[in-house]
Amino acid sequence: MRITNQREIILEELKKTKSHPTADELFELVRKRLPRISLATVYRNLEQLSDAGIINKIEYGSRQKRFDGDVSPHSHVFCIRCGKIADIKTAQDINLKKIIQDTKGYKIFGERLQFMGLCPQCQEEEANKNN
Amino acid sequence: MRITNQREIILEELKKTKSHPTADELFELVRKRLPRISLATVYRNLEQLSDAGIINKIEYGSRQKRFDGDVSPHSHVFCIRCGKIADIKTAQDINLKKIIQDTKGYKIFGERLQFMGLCPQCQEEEANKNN
DNA sequence: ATTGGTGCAAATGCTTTGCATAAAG
DNA sequence: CTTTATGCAAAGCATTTGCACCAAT
Repeated sequence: MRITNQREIILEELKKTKSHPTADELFELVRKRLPRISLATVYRNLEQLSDAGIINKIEYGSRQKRFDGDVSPHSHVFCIRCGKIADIKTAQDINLKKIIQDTKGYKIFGERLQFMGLCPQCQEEEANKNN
Repeated sequence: MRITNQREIILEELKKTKSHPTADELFELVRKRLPRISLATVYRNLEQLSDAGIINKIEYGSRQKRFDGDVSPHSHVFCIRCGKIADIKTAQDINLKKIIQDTKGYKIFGERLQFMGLCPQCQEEEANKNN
């Protein structure tokens, strides 16, 4: 994998934010520094970087994928109202693979724990709505 | 929600299978019984039925969504090679919400635990490949 | 009779690809 | 100098939508 200017800046901008951006949100950030970059380049790099384990691809119920520059083990909450994602710290001493009773013959490599909820802003807006 | 012929048969076929079909796979199944049904009807019904909690929408790293007629609490394994999904039984006595250390102000409603692995067939094919 | 559902085709929106050119090693 | 990456535009593909017609209550 070559170190290109585009790749470095995409990675830098993703590592810098905690917002779990979509490809096009990241494109807009990167574009401020590299005005001639194309969205396809952002897509291609996000794909390669996540294949290489340098970043993480987050997928859940929305149409768009989101990306996370933080590859340390952690979980996510998804706001069921606005789609925003936050990091969730969980007790580290739990081994989720151990709670499996029957793997159905699958060889398990990894797990993913996702929570669904309402973010603070949406809680407020929901409360206001019911007045 | 009206009880139409299409809706009944879509639900029946989904409850009948354990294959976690995509919308178009289910469309093919239903089409055998209702040759004039349209794919849009299948999509609309899957959406409504899962909104109503009668079925479950499964989303993970693939482009297509999958659907599950089994709404009892259980987790899934995804084959990272062929995309097949299987049900996973986990120890029932675990409360995943309890392992959260910081919710970042989110009000948590639910959780989802997904495992990634290799299905039996793909394990075999991978073994053969490395000979 | 009214409302919600259906089929069809067209539209949408995110993502991927082909291709000629440019940059990296 | 060989290979990999880029930019652009076009294509792809799952899903959604507008609309006229139909069926359920």
